[in-house]
Formats: sequence, structure tokens, C-alpha cells
Amino acid sequence: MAELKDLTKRSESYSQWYNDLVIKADLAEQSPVRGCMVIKPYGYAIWEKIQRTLDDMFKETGHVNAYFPLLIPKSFLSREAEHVEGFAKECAVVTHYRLKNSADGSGVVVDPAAKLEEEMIIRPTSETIIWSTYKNWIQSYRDLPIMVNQWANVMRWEMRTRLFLRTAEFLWQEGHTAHATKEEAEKEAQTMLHVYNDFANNYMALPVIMGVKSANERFAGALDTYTIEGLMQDGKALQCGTSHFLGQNFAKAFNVQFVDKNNKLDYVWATSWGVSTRLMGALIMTHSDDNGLVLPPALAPIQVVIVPIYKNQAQLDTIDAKVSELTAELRKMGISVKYDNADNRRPGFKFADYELKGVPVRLVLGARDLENGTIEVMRRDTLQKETRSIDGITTYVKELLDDIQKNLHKKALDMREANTRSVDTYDEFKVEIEKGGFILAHWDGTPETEEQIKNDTKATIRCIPIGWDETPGTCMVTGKPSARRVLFARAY
RNA sequence: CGGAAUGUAGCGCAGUUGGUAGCGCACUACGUUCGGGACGUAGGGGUCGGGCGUUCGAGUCGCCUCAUUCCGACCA
Repeated sequence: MAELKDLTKRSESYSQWYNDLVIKADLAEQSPVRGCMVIKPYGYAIWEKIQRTLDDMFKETGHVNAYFPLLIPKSFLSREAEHVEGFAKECAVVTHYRLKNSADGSGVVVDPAAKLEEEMIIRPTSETIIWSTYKNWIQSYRDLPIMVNQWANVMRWEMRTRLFLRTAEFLWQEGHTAHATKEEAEKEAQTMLHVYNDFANNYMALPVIMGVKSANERFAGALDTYTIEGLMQDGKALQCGTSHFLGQNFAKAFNVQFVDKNNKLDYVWATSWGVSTRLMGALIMTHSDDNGLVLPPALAPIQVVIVPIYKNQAQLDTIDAKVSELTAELRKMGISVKYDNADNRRPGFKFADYELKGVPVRLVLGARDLENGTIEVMRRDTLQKETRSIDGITTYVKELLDDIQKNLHKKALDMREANTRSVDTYDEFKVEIEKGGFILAHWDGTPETEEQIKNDTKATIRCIPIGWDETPGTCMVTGKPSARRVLFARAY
């Protein structure tokens, strides 16, 4: 069982604290499989809420789901030059299709006779397999657009892994669309960026910054990468989702052509976009406090927990009866409620445990309350307790959940704004970057300068923010003209 | 892949110069408790990460290996 004290004691390192929290809140654990994690039921319940919400948003924007194979023939990957460059270093490869008993009887060995003619890679992303499939789906402009999303797992053999933030295998969705015109594809990439932005703000209570990636940070094979960037509580940035305008690169690599209205042959225009279980990491690192996880009501698997306090069975029976009225009413309002009348834990234990798990609202009902017609309400975001009349409590809880959702977003936004600064000189930049947070600075637009800044300070351009100040200036490093300020940070 | 640390009951840990495997929490039963992590009594639970070696004898010493965490490098 989770021990809160251990959690706060170890907070010297944020990474360590984060890792402990994930484990203690029962979200996930490290698996013996290299770099992979087990997502436990509680963590998966949150992921399912994320999944369902996003899936609805995808459908509202005209998308459908499909599924493509896990294994990709090695040759597919090499068709798009930049793409292979970006992913080749981290691919797991399947070389054989059979095992056999070892000669010395000590177990099984790979059967050398079962070597695959062509090795398969485990998908690090599905562009290649999908585009080789789309080739057969598309002949005419009438076949377009194709607006397909898939929910899947992918594998990237990362050097260093962290629970949710970077695991060797992770769950995600990847949308892959094909369009007849450049304009339509560009619009799609931006539409999906806005879907991600809405989701982050409205459901995760995570204020993110929408922007365009610089060339260095762009997706392998994309012409433009749009991103939503979040700021975590330790001052590091986290890329929370990306949407790519792929131009005709993949269509050309996989020879996907269509006949337009004028009977002319052209390559199709593509986008891809994705978010992953990394969002779980964002959720944890944005809102958690020293008591544990804090979940926004919109994504909390349990929105309200009710804890009874009683001295004997007769009292418990009375409370049970009262609570079943409450839970029925709350559920009718679409609120997920857990009544924890387990007898093997005392109330104090339950309080601490549900705080650790981030349940937004706790109701406590005891004999004293029954007498007075009251109930105790605790909100997880501020940890404030109040005792109020039990009449109208369900409406109050409904409003409270909305308020918590808003308050979490506001807190995170305030934090981000307090940690977003403009600097004009490189010396200033070097000082400020050490403090963490986002830094707005002028940059001459060259990959070389970006590279130098990264080498000097470990900071990268998170994005060129959309809809922010576009006043020109001079590059803080080279003094050359700069079109506008861009957003720097150290990132996960 | 470099540096550091760790691996012993479900979890957290102790285990001295090598000599019968321990503690706390959790778990099971019963009882007393219950408004911020309760207590008593009695129980159950271990191939000490894996392999090889040294030794009469290895959790402990040596070599190898696997895994995890942190710091780097790497990373749409």
C-alpha cells in the first residue's frame, strides 16, 4: 500500500519524485521487459477516459478508425529518406519466425532454419505501412479524402526510458489522412492541432502553447510539424502532441497518385498526427502535489469518493442507506462515485489514499452528520474541507467539480505565465534558462544557431508560437535579423 | 552506450570477521477500535535477480550475466 511519507521525503529529484508517484498512485509499474511498463488498472482507467474523449473529438471532425499491422517489412522504412534517418536507430527487428528446443535441453533457442527472407521491424510509427496500403485505396479524387485514425502500440528502442514519458513500447493514436489538395491537407493538420489544444485545455486542464516546430525539431519526413507544448512543474517543457503536414513526401515515396477532376495525375497530400500515453505523464507532472496525484474531474475515473465514519454496524447501516440515495442521485447526474465502506481500513487511511490517487472530491458522512443533517466535503485541488447541509449536496458537488476543473487550469496557466519570460541577450538567456520555464527570444532562423544554443545551454526551440507577438528583432546569438520571438525551454 | 547506486517475503529494508533467513508494513483468523494513515493475540508467506567459481560451508568472497533507478549521451 502506498506510503505518502516516502513520497515527500524523496523529493530532492523531481524525476525520482515523479517515478515514485506513478508507482505509489498505482498507475503503472516497471516491467522486467526492457524499457517497457505495465499500465495498471487505475492508470489504464485514466487512459481510457483520454482515449474515449479524443476518439469522440476525432469522429466529430470526420475521422474513422482502422487498424494496420504491427510488423513492417524492413524495405518499407527505407522508402522515405528522412523518415528512415529519423527512426532507424531505434527499431526492434524480427528476424526469425520459430523457436526450437535447444540441443542441451536447457530451454528453447531460435531456429536458424527459420530465418525470415526479409526482416520485419516492429512499427515505431505507421506511415510506411499505411501509405503502402493507401496506394491501393486511391485512384481518383473521388476516393479522397481518407481520414483514418488508428489506436495502437508502437515501439521505439530508446536509450533511456521513463514511465509514461518515454517507454520503449507505448500506446497512442495516429491519424493518417490523404487529401487531393495542399490547402486541404494543411488545413487538416491545423484542425487536428486545435483538437489537441482543446482537449489539453478543456479536459486535461493543461494550458498548452500551439506552435510550429523549427526544422531541427520537425518530424522525420514532414514539411511542417505543429505541436502543443506544456510546461511541467519543474520548469521543463513537454511536447504533448504533434500534427504533421507531410506534403507529398510519402505519396511520392510510396507512389500514391490520383486522377483529379481534370483527368490529370497528381500525388496526394498527407498529414499525420498523434498523441500518446505520454499525456499521462503530462497530467501527473502538471497538477500533482506533495499529497500525490491531482486529477482534473473531466478525466478522473472516480470523481467523488464517499467515506463513512461509524462506530458500529447499526450506524453503518444507516449511513449505507443515506449514501445509496446520494450515489444514485450523483450517478443520475453523470458523476462517477465510489462508496468506500470497506471495513479493513480506517477513515484516515482512506483519506490519504484517495488523495494520493487524485480523486477530485471526497464526501465524509458520519453519525454526527446524520444527527445534524450535514456532510463534509473536501476538494482535492486546494485540500479545503467544509461541512455543509446535506440538502442540495449533489448540485453543490456538480458545481464543485466544474470549479475544480477550472481552478486546475487556472493554476497551471498562472504557473506557466509566471515562468514565461522574454530575454534580449544571450548572456541573459544563459542565466534565465537555468531557472527553468519558457523563454521568448529572438533567433535568426538558422538550424546552426539553434544547434549552438542547444549545445551551450541544453535548451531547444519548443515552437514558434501561433498567435503570439510577431514583432521582429535581432537574434540574441548572432545579431542577425529575427522575424519574431520563438519559445525556448529545456525539455523532456 | 559511459558514470553512480541498487536487486533478500506483496511493499520498504536489516543481515557483523563466510556458520540454521530476519524486522516493519501488508496478508489470514479472532477481539477491541473507527471525524486524518489504530491496537492486541495467534498464524501463513523465501529457489536471497540468474549463472559459474572459491570453500567443509556463500545472502555474505571472486568472475560473468540480467534487470531497475538516478546523472550524462541519445531521443517527431
